[in-house]
Amino acid sequence: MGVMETLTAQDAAERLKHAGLRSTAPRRAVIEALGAGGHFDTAELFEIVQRQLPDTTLQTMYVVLSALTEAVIVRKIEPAGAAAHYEIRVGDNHHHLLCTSCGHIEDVACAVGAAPCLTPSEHHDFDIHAAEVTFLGLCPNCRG
Amino acid sequence: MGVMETLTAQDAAERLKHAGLRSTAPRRAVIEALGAGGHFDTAELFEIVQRQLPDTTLQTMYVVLSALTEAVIVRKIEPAGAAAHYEIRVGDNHHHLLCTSCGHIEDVACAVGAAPCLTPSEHHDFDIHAAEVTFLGLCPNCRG
DNA sequence: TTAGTTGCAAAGGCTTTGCACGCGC
DNA sequence: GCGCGTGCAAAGCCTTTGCAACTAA
Repeated sequence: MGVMETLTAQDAAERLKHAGLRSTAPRRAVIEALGAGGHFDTAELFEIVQRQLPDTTLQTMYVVLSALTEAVIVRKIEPAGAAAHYEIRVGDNHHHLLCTSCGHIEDVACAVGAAPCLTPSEHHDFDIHAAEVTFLGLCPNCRG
Repeated sequence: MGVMETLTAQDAAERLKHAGLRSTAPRRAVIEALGAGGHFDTAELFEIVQRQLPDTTLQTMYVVLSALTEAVIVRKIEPAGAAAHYEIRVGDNHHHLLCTSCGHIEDVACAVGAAPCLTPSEHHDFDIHAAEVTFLGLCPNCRG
């Protein structure tokens, strides 16, 4: 997954500027929160951001995350039957391990090299943009 | 995907009996509807079933589909950001092509043979049960 | 200044749950 | 007859949308 480094508020501001988005406190706070690594859902990010910005609302989190996803600053993960999670966008195409018991998410490198994951054997005339691969199982904590 | 054959009400009753479930009209109707092939969401199945059983309710569809999924008679597909879809359970591990515009779903065989799809390069101590692979793109109708 | 964002409120879509009646076994 | 399943109603969770006040550029 490469080097995991923390993002400062200034780093966040730069990413926003680079994407042509205004640098606002809620946006910077979300990017900082995700910059430490990990996967969080909207409610979790709301809780984290609220610690610095008590006036922020959950709806703003939705709007912010939508904008950051569209700007390709964060990546939205939509686990089956659970709330959407977000992670800082990194260049590689990695996949996810989802704990079907507690909802915990971890990254995994693509099993079969780089490209094959994105190329189905038949395309049925579809114009394919991306592939989502999720491994379902139990995490160490829930396995007991 | 193998031979696609229509299921009669009697076939449906047998599958239910085999799974230890009671053979009821809504359950048989759902199995028959899915038995023709294709992928339908709960509302679509409700509409189909309602033609034979006008008193059926949408909530019953949810309960029925939940039971059939648990009994491994049908397979639940949960496309990111859309309503759950269902298909008749077949033995092979195939994946799906999802049109991000209209939500249409098609089957595709696994790109890299049988097993590899289920085996990530790292498992992070997870006990892995299954893998979900979805290719996102535009179907022929939406490509224009 | 002024267009993009936030905060607030309300609504919307999909799904689950509680309960009494009815039906499969 | 017993107990599961259905029909009906209500609630729940996640998310989106409308609008006025605000603020980044």
